[in-house]
Amino acid sequence: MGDVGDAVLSTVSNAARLLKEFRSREASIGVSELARRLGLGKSGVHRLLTTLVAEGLLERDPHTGGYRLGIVMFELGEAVKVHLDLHAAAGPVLAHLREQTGESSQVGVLDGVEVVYVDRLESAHSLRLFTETGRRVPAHCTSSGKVLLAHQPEPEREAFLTRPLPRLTPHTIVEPDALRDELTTVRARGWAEAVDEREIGVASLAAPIRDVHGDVVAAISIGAPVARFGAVPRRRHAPALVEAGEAISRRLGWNPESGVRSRDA
Amino acid sequence: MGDVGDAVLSTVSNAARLLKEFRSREASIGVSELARRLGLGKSGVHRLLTTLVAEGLLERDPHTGGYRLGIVMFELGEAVKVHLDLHAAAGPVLAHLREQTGESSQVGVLDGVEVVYVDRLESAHSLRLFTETGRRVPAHCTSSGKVLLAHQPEPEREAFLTRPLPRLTPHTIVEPDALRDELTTVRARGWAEAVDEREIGVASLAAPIRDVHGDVVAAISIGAPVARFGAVPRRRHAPALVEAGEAISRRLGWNPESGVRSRDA
DNA sequence: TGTGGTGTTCCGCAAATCGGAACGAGGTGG
DNA sequence: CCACCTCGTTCCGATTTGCGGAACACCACA
Repeated sequence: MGDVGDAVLSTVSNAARLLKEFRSREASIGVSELARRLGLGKSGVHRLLTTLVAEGLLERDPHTGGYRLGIVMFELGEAVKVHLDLHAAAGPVLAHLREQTGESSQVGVLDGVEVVYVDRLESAHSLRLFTETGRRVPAHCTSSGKVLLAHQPEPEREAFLTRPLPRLTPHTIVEPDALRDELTTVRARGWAEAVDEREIGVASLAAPIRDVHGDVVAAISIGAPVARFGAVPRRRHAPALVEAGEAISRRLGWNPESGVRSRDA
Repeated sequence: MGDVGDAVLSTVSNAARLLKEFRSREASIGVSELARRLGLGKSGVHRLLTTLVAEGLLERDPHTGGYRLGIVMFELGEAVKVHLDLHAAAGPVLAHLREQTGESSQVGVLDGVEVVYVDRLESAHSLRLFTETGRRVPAHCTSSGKVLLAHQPEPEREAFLTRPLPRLTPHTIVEPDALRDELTTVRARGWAEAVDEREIGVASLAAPIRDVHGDVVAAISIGAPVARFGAVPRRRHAPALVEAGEAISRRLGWNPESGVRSRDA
């Protein structure tokens, strides 16, 4: 069928796409609905579903008759957590940072062109700013995203810059050259900020987290409404944030002295 | 190959089995190792892996070259959480219960013959008793498991009793008849206990959690070393535990009055 | 340099999957 | 009360798809 490089199992690929439909967090989804969304035949989708149910990745909602994610899926999600080590390493530091700054803090990693928040601590102020853990946001308009992009290997970073950068607010950086400069600044300065770029009224600050090899694998960030987070009070938090990032990095086994930052530009 | 009822996609089934290997929480696994564990050819496993990586369910460890779970997996795990609603409903109640009893408390659901803990709050006493969330234990020798089994539909419960019940300690109940009696008691009394049955020196108490339909979908339990959790002080906690279970049930939309417990024996 | 371990690629045969169509069951509205 | 629509499920034959063995390149260790 394909011209070149079909080293991919189409059935498995379909199964994966099907699973990913459940990120929508709907209570349950039916056969026909899934077939429509995936562009596949009902019979094939039905076969996929029965196999995935048999394996425990999906289960049936006994009352609606629809399908939803199974418990095995939850287990696997938990396994990802510990494999990242981030949770163990970040927890206490997040708590300390919130205490210091009084604002919500979270840890995010890069997946493609988006940031996924894998850990989070709410602010004492109850104003909810971001989504829960597990949700994703575009990388180019968040402080975490800028940190992660800034420390990616050069080829990936340039590849990212060739893609269109969606404009979410009037302040979103959409020019590749402008973003490239911004990332250079971030790299030199050691932290990033984003104000009104993803959503009007929201400001955030982020710093890198390195693994044992010195690679930047995550970012720690704090966010707050611009109302109580103007330029001056915001930047006053930068040193604490950088220190928090380094604290987590040390817990991940990074040694600032011996650590040759293997992939930084 | 099979005699009857192969309504299952073998490739997808293999992919699922492969994914489940990663519950072992190893940092990363290689192609040959996976092929060995699954009893499949290296080439096939390699194809599976590249497909799953392409879909984001797996990713490569850039330093070992091995494979590990990807971020999409984490997202899906998070989606399971909210879909169960349990987390939102159980959180505050767990905290209250720990405050009341001073012991670790957790929420578990049934999957096959095992209990999976989906939420957990550590005791103030730092003695770690159970595994983290996401881990599974046999159902027949834990208080949570007994509660969940006791309220299962009769056919499933009987099917469970026909299977061999592994003996984990000298106190594990392995006789089907004895366990059946125990489950009847649990159902009548409204709570379950397990002492030295899964592991010597560990005692626990559990009560049911019902969803909006009145079905028992989870159990809440507390556990402690038998040293500070003898029969008398332990049972004194039973009413608080049952109350906690009902509190969560109400938060899930269960109404004790109108609630016809649809599937209870 | 040889040996045993990786991960990856190639290829042909045969088994496995696809997709359309048909069926039974529910539910809604005329 | 029947006609209609949508749902989930099953069946079937054609052919696409994946399987398995073997060969390859690479690395580490001896």
